[in-house]
Amino acid sequence: MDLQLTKLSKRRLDQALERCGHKNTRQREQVFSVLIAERDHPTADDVYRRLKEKMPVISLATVYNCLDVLVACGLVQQVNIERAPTRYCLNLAQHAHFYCETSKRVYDIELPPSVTESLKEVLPKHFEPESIEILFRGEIQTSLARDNR
Amino acid sequence: MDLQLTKLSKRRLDQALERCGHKNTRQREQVFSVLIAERDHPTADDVYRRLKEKMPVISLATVYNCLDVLVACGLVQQVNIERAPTRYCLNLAQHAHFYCETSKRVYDIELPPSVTESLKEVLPKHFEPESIEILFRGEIQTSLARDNR
DNA sequence: TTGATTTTAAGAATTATTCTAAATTAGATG
DNA sequence: CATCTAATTTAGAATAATTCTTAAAATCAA
Repeated sequence: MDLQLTKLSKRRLDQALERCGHKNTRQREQVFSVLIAERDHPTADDVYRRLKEKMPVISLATVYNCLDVLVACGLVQQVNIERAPTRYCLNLAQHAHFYCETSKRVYDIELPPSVTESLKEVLPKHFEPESIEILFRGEIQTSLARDNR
Repeated sequence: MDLQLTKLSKRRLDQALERCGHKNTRQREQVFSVLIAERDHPTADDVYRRLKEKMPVISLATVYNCLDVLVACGLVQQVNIERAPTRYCLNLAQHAHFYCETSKRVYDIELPPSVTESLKEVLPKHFEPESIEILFRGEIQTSLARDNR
């Protein structure tokens, strides 16, 4: 059985798709649902495998497709870790990522606007950033790190 | 004819390799030379093609190999742009990158230590970063951007 | 010089992602 | 409702980046 979006999520999806001239489809809704269900920065392939269970007839290309559309509509962010498959993140607030080399997990790190601002001020004139990606890479000390993947 | 490293660069290379338990070789020296000769954030394949001219018998795998060793020794940094081949950068000072969506070029952006510091302060306890990658993505307004790729 | 170890070359293999072509679906229009 | 058009999906082929494998070559130490 398909995953169900809340009314609110569904409206957000519909509106965002509409705004970018895309239609809503069962596949897009399901991909979005998977991202909402578990916010652990899954790869396209993770999403595909999770979906397969609910929706045996879906192709990996469609998952890539849907993810690209969701990204284009500003509903989802891509996180790219060096030489590793791209991961997808629902958190659209300005934030950084922390990649734990040990657990291979990605954590969201909140970023105060003041920090983002001071970063932008570092750019020379004429450089007009549309986005900033910040990736910390390292380890988490205790075994009891907050599970805010 | 092989590219020539300055005495200084050669010593830096030898020492760094030594420190990590690697030997110096003609191939490693040549890969390093290519990075020094043109600091434009080349991809592994760029390096390979540039080298081929000087050194017809070298394989792409070796270039990857050498680059990985140089990265491991801390002589070179990797820059990864979403869904694009990894680029290599000689600038080891703490700095950010600006990727121009139009020209597809990567520019180094100096980062005052104060900015880096305030970034690190944003991490929860127990998160121990070993490195920070900052990538701006956007456009450069005038056609006369400083050529500091 | 010999032996052990590291490195390289070449091509095969793998992995992530995109492309292609045909089939399906959704919406709009008569 | 039937039909047309455009968008989307599927499945598998294709591509591109990177890694692996194996044998040969180079290096170093004894």
